[in-house]
Amino acid sequence: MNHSINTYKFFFGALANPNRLQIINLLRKGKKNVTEICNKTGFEQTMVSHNLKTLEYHGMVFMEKQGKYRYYTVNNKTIKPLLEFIDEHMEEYCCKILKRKGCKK
Amino acid sequence: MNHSINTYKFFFGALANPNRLQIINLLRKGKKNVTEICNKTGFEQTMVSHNLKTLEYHGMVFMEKQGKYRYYTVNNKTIKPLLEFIDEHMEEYCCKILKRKGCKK
DNA sequence: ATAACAAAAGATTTATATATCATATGATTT
DNA sequence: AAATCATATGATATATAAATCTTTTGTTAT
Repeated sequence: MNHSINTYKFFFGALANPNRLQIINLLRKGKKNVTEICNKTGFEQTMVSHNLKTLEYHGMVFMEKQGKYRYYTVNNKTIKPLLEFIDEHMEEYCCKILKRKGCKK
Repeated sequence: MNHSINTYKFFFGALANPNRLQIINLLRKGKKNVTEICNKTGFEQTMVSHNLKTLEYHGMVFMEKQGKYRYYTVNNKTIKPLLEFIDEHMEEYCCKILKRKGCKK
C-alpha cells in the first residue's frame, strides 16, 4: 500500500463492473475500435465509451487514433498476470464461491 | 478469466471499498479481533462485521474463534503480492493519478 | 440463571456508481 | 462545405452497494 486508500478503491472499482470486464475479455482477443466492441458485445456506444475511459484512465487499456477510428488494446503486461493471479487465489481460497463450477480444492 | 464475469466483479468489488481497504491495511500489522479493529479505526462494530464478512467470503482474511472473541488475519500469501503488483502497475501506467504524490515516471 | 460483553444478521435508509439520454466534437466522404 | 460516420462528453435517472439501525446469537462472568 504505497498509495492512498482511495487510489486503490478506484483502481479496483474500475474492475468491479461486468461490462468493463466483458470489454477487457473481448480485447484480450485483439485490438478493436469502439464500433467493433459495440457490435461484439451488443452494448450501446456511449456506455462503451464511458467504460473505456475508466479503463484507460487506470492504464488497463491503451488507445491509438487511426483516422476517425479509435483502436483499443488491453494492457496484457499487467492485466493478464493480474487475472491469472486472482484465478489461482480463487482456486485456493474461494471454494464456496466456485463450488458449483468444479473447484479443485 | 477461468471464472464467470460476476465472480471477478464481486472479487474486485470486495476491494473497491475504502473501509475494507483500511481494515486490510490494519490487519497487515497483525491479528486483531473485531473490537480492536473498531477501536483502531473508529468504525462501528456492525459495519466492521459486515465488511469482514465480505473479505472473509473472498478469502482475503481468515477468522479464528477464541472464546467470545473472533480474531482476524489478512491473507498475506495473496493480498500482499496483489497490492505490490498493483503498486507497480500504477507507477508504470497511472502517472496521471499519482502525479500529485511524486510518480517515478 | 441472569447480566454483561463480543460479534453477527437482517432490514432499511443513504450514498455511490452506472446506464441512459441528449448533445458535441472530430474526421472522412461526397 | 454539407452530410455522414465514429467517438466522446455532460447531465440526469436508475440501479447497486454500503452504512446505519435494530435485533439476535453466542460466550463468559457473577
